[in-house]
Amino acid sequence: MILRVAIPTPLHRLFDYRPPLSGTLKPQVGCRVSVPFGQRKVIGIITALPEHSELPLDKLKPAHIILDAAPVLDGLQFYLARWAASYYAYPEGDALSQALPALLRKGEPAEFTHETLWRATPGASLDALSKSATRQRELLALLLRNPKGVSTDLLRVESLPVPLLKTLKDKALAETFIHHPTPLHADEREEGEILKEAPLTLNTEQHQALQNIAAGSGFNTLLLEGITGSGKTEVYLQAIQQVLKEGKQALILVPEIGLTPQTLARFKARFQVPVIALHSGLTDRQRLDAWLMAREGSARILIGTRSAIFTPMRYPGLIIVDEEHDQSFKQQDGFRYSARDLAVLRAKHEDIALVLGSATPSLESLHNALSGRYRHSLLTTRAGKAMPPAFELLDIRGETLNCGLSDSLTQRIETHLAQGTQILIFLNRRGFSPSLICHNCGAVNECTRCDARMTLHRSPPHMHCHHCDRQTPIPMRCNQCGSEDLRPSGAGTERTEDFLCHRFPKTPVLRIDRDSTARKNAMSQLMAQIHTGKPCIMIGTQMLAKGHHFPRVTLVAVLDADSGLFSADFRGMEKTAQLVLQVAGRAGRADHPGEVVMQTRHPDHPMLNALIRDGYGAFAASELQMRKAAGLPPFSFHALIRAEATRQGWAEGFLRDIREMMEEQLAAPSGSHWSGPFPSPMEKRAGLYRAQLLIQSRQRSDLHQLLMRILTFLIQHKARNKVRWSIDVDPLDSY
DNA sequence: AGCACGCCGACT
DNA sequence: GTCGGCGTGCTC
Repeated sequence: MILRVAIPTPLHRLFDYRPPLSGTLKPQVGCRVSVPFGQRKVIGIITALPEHSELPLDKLKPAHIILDAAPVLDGLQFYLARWAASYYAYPEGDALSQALPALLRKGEPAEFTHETLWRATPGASLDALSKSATRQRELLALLLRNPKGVSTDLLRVESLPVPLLKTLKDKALAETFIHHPTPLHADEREEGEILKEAPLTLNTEQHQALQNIAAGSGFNTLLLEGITGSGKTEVYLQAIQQVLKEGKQALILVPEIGLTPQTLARFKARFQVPVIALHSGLTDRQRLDAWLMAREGSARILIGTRSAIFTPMRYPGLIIVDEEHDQSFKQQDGFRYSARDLAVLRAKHEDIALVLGSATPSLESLHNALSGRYRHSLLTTRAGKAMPPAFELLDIRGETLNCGLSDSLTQRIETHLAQGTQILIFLNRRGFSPSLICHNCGAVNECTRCDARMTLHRSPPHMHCHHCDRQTPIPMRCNQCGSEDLRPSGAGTERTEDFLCHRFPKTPVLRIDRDSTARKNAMSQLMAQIHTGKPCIMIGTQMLAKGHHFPRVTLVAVLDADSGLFSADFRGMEKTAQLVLQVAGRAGRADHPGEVVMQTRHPDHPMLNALIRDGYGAFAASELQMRKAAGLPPFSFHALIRAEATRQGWAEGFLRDIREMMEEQLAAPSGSHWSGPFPSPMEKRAGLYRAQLLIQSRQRSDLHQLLMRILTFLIQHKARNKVRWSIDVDPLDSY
């Protein structure tokens, strides 16, 4: 028997080993195994147990030891991770290891936290010790005071010597026991009541949507398209309730910034079952415990970001992807998988229902819904008496902006403040000013490592490149001509904040961006201030656009609605539309009607007008038509070969070679073609010169076949040490 | 990616 | 005379 092992390495192949010479565990597919690899010892996953290897037996090393009695990756997990590795053309060993919690990667046993604690033996008493043994008496007293157990850490805190425990043990006064801090009872699922609070009454549309999810009757996908405030979450909750009733588990994927304490609180308030959040703040240990609870079935509701798609479930019942259009579901480096797309595959193979929810669905999902591949439910009415916000395009042609604001917008802010309400201003640009320009020679302060301007920041004062994180002091004179006349040009959130503070000195101005919320608790403090309901002006980046509800906001202003309209990215419009509606959705809940004002130099732009006049559905339909006419996704499939190198031209030359090899050796299937290589939109970034080659196919399978062939060229190419390359299947940006 | 092997510059 | 620079090549 041979062990075919996936090793965590960027190599696109598997490695064969002979079975271990010692150890009692039997090798099984999906188990971890420790193996010698070159000069090191690594942990791999057994992917197959073939009879024979392509290599002669004496070339194979024996494995060190099998680490698991049962597979750590069950059939479905294993299939999902391997499928993803193949689909995204990513090395299988790396992919499988990324599907595991970090501690399992490192070889820790797949077991719950346990720690060895000390306690006094039953019947132990201080009388058993002589009066003169003061330290021993102190220690025993400590043990007697803490019948639930004492850790050696506590001993150090109390400055008692740890070896003294052994002395007491020898006198049969102290003993050790294993403590499991995590509740781990699979039979908890037998408990009676699931609900903690009563569900809300659904309106007709919500009821229809719930019917469409049909949780419990096998695989189907529902695109739940519901405007902000239309009660998508209530539909989720009631669908979850159904699967819980059947004793099953629900997995909810949320965008990276969507996993707020409020979101979690909503699930915990409704259900009386163990709810587990898989967020970035967890320690490796907590993550493993959560993973184990999901696997054994005791965790009933799992809420997590992208990587949670790889969490095992013993009793799978339902998967929900909330804000399915959000880009954070696609990993942007390394293993570039889409958790949303993997969710479809997973639900299909687990034969369970999947819900993709969004107010502004991705055109991919919308296309699938419109073509009948997914079911489609619309929620068009806001709960309660809430009115939809009124949209307005504010023509700023010919106007001089004051730190990003036109005079008419400033007046509008004044009017709303007079009513004692709150105002939200959206500007997707942090810092004080996006460029520092020399008024003598016109030179702009640029990053030395990127083809980009340095952003001027005021608090604290420095220049900052948002692409490579390089930071420098603010220059006193122009590095081109030496002039001291350097002036900021354009406005970021800091500058607009400044202006608003001076213009409205009596109103608190709250800036909400990555810089102002970096400090721990800063975000929750800002949110607390906003939720007092007192008048204020919020100025923020897209951090403001997601997850938070501001019922007292009556005016939402988008300072720059134009930035996405003419970008090279064919998804620019889609992203702009989603962002605008996302921001607009923050306003006008409850009894306050909301107003959304967008500053634009293109008040007649058809897309903006379609969006505000007819809504997202109409916009999306016309955008889909354009994509169809142009043969762009979702009507074709893309893969991008990215390359980067330290010298200009190397990456592009490398890709040109690859393209030539392709043309010599493979005929593109009809309906497939390649374009490029071209320098990437920002050619130099973080000191590397980048280029890309686009491959496009009408059929997913053709694209995949082409990619597999190209992969062999990439691996064999001898410049591979000088040029770093990666493959991005279904890329979302940087065309 | 690691890690070793291998052949040329400034140091105890 | 050696420590160490990173180019090249391999990992069952």
